Amino acid sequence: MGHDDATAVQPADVPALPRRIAHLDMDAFYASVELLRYPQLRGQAVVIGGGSASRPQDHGNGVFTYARLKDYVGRGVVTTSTYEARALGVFSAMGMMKAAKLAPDAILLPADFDSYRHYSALFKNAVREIAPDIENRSIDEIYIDIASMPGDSMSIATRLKDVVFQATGLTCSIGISSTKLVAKMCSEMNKPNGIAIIRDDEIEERIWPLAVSKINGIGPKATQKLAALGITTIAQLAHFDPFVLQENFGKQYGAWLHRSAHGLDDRPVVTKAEPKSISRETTFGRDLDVKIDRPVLTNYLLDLCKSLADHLDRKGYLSYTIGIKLRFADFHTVTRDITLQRPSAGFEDIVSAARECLRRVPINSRIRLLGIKASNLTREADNIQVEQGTLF
DNA sequence: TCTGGGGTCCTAGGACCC
DNA sequence: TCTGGGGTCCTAGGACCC
Repeated sequence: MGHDDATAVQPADVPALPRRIAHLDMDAFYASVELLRYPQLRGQAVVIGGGSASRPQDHGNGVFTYARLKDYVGRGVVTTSTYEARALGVFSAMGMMKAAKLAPDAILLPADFDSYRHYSALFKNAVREIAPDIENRSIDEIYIDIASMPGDSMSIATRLKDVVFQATGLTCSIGISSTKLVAKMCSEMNKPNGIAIIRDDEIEERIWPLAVSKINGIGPKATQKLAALGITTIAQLAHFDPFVLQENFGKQYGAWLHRSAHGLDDRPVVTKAEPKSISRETTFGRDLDVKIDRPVLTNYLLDLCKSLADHLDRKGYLSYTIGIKLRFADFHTVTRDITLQRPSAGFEDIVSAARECLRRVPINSRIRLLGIKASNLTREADNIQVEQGTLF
């Protein structure tokens, strides 16, 4: 934390407010937005994913025919599913072909991100009216600093849920705690449409019995590695020798594991942030061969560069570093990037940087995915100021 | 049943500078 | 000629999240 940080100038004799943080997570967000549009599907197993081929056919008078999961062809994954579909074993990120085996008659709808962004803005603006200190975590999740809000945690959570429902007709789940880490775990506890509040003296009773994978930041790899050490619950992690954790997971991550198990997390709610990178990528319908499919690959690359350039321009960013990503048929993935002398958002600059990068990749097998990324971003306006400044 | 697209953060080695 | 240590930037890869 820098010496010029606002919190550092607070006089020592003024006690800081005790931290109180809410995590708000929309319930099955994309699927729930679709149910607003197709209320007749409520109560059914519905899966969001796939392309526009799965758009319902409109027969007029509110009569639609829907695509079924078993009709899907392609290489997509499930984006979201309703709780009814989850009961059949269909979860986010599952391959659609696998999902179709589990729930062949589930209804399939294409994702409509414009609509989700719209509802995202609606719920965030509604929350902002009563609680302005919001950290945007994703399209359907926010942290809220509620330390200075009046009232007990339960009444705050209820109010938050009410304003979100008033603004959108959608339900959410809320967790409240003194840390982001525990607030996030709380919001999962009584999903959907639930509230959970955990005080610091309840960590052992309510957090320790959970599986380590419930900690945000412990993924499949770490879960497996921990299991090999005989650690499956957060209680076991909390009691484990922190030095042995560091030996196995590295200094930083090992120490973080130990602190997390004890519910320790001093990350602040960050209410404004600039993007670090912007990217575009696409997985082809079939794996492409560099020799045979050269023109097709070139067109894909140009399209990605165009889309990236447009997006940078629209948002007013210039990029110092352009990178490419290739994924081969065996799923092996490589990246290459290059830092430019001057930041740019220009299509031509992006294309030539991508070409430079591409020359450094040995390509011996078919290509499954192509991606392009702009990082090391700077605001266009800031950059103009710098250039004017250098005239003198 | 083979595994999307958009991100963030961390690590680690080498270059380069002091 | 071999010996430093620290700091920062660049690049590549990987874990993780939604």
